[in-house]
Order: sequence, then structure tokens, then C-alpha cells
Amino acid sequence: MNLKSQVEWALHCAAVLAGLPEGRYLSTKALAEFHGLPKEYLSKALQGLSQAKLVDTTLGPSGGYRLARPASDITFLDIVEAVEGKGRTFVCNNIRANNPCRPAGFCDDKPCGIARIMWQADEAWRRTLADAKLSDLVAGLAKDVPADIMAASRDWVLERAG
Amino acid sequence: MNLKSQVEWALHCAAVLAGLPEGRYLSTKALAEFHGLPKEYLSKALQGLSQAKLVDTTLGPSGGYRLARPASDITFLDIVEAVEGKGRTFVCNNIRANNPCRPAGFCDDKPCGIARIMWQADEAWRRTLADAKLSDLVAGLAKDVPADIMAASRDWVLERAG
DNA sequence: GTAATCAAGGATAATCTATATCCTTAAAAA
DNA sequence: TTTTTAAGGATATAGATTATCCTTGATTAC
Ligand code: FES
Ligand code: FES
Repeated sequence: MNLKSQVEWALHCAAVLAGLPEGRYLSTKALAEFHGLPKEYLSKALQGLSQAKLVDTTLGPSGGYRLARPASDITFLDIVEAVEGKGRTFVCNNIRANNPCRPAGFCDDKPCGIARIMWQADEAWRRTLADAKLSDLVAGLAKDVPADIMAASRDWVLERAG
Repeated sequence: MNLKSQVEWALHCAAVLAGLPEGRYLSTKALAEFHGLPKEYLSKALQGLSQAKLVDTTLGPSGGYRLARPASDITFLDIVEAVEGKGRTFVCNNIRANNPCRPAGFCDDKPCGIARIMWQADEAWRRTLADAKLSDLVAGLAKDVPADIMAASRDWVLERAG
């Protein structure tokens, strides 16, 4: 039960895009190179962000991606769901319906108590991600990452941003 | 990113075992039949519970499984981890290390801020499951499931419990 | 206008994981 | 002694993840 690695990719890309000056775009190529990722496959993750309207895109040279909203309006949950889907991690196959002691055609009025608890846990997970804003992440990075690497990365990105 | 269906199976089996009278055992065959599941494959899930010491087993005719501890001492997390493993759902592949602006051999002192938040969400999920006791589930089932089905199931199980 | 660059997305392949079955072994009970 | 059982090894099938390649049409730079 692992999240796909694209989730890590998308979150890191979003963090980079959040640091981009107003109105500029960064291409898949640059994002892939910056993170050491396969460009074509990373592209699928970015398409997910695009379909979820988290990023704007533009074509042609100097084209690429930028955030569609302020980083303070984008949560981890937005990004994770854009890549991983909105489905629950626990899927109930309703095995209780196979109980041989049930009258034929019996219909449950509530979801199973086991599913309810598993879904509560899913909800707790989602709530934590919904409370984590992209802007908080960016602020945190500024403290974690040494200033020289931060500055060098900024320059590296700006050189490639259209 | 789905939990394996064995999680649902194991939780339902644990609920049935919790209803078993003191000292009696129920076999894989009975549990598989009761839930309409493939016996051999369900066996793997039950082996997981056994390895986690959540259930006791005994061999021979009238053998099978029973809870190793009171249902009030077993949580959803115990069961889920026994089947699904204890690993985190978010795996950090440390892609930040591929940043071309880093000095060679640079070593991070903290886990990445993205991983920290994803792991917090994992923790929230686990905490919810750790707070859900098997005994609470059994009490809840008594309310959800119609009394006649409950009684019939109880008889069905007792007929097969060694 | 022309050539280069880009996102989007379809098609396909490789690799892993989940699902499932079969079979052997050894212990316990009848 | 025979039957029943859990444990676990060996495979097999299906599905998901990871990855590459190629086409299309839009946009920019020249
Ligand atoms: S029937 Fe699916 S969790 Fe109970
Ligand atoms: S490097 Fe893995 S989450 Fe940031």
C-alpha cells in the first residue's frame, strides 16, 4: 500500500513553481532535470496537476507551468489527489453479504461498521493533508535548506523560466 | 493506492473470532465459507495475524484460530498492520538529492519537509486505527446487524467451532 | 513565414504487487 | 491409524505502477 512516487514528484514540483516570480513559467524539462526525474513520465504527473486546475500552462518556447492560484490556496491534499486520485484507500467489497445466514435479497441500510472506521482513518489522513498549505511548505524549506543552495537553486530556475 | 482486500477479510474474521466463546477455535475453512472467500488465500491473511501474535492456533480436527488477547486489547491498527505491513504509505525517494545546485556529497540533516508532512498524515491515519478497539466494533455490530441474522450467525459459527 | 519548443495525450512495454491455487510438512485429535 | 488442521513454499494470473516513444496542435523566436 504505497503512494505512487509521482506524489513526491508533484509536491516537489509544486514547491518549485511556488518560488517562481509572478507570471513566469517553468517547463517539464527543467523540472525533470532539477529533480533528476524521467521527463516523459513526470509529464504525466504534471498533466494531473493541470487537469485539476492547480497549474496553468502555456505552449511554445518559454512555455511550461505556473501555479494557477496563490500557494496559500493550494493544499497538499489538492496535489496528492490530483496525482493519486480521490478514491479511498480502503475499498469495501461488502463481504458481509456472503454470510450464509442472511435471507436472500437482504439489503443493508448502513455501510459496514468496519468500513466506517477505515473510512474515518482515511478522513483523518485527508484532513491532515488539507491543513497543510503549499505556502507553509515553502516557508519551512527556507529554514531547512542552506541559504547558498537555496540561492543557487533560485538562480538555476530563473535561468530556465520563460 | 488501495489497501489489499485481505485487510477487510482479516478485520471481519477478527470480529467473528471475538464472538467465539472462551477457549474455542474456528478453522480457516469455516471463516472462508462464512465470508465467501477463497480458503487458501484467506489462510495467508490469517497467517499474518498469527505471526503478529494476535491469534492463537491449534492443529488437528476441531483446530483453528482464536484471539490471543481480549478484544478490548486488540486495535484495528494491530490487524491492519499484521496484514498490510508496518511501512509508511508515503515513501520518500529523496529526490531533493538530485538537485544540480547541491555541492557533491552534501548530506541532509533532517528528512525533507514534504516527507515530514506526508508522514504526519500517515500518523493521523494510524492514530485513528489505534483508537478503534475490536471490542467497540463488536458492540457496534450488535446494533447494526438485525438480531435474527446475528443469532443465526452465532449458531452457524458454534456448530463449526472446535 | 519558418523553425524550434512546448503541453497533451495515445500506444506500448517492462516491472512490481496483489490475488489466487496447489502441494508438502508436521502437529493434534478422533 | 486416519482425518483434520495451520504453516509455508512454489507457481501462476491479473492488475497497477513505472517508463518510453510518438503524434498533434498551439505558441514563440527569428
Ligand atoms: S463488508 Fe466491507 S468492510 Fe464490512
Ligand atoms: S526528497 Fe522525498 S519528499 Fe522531499
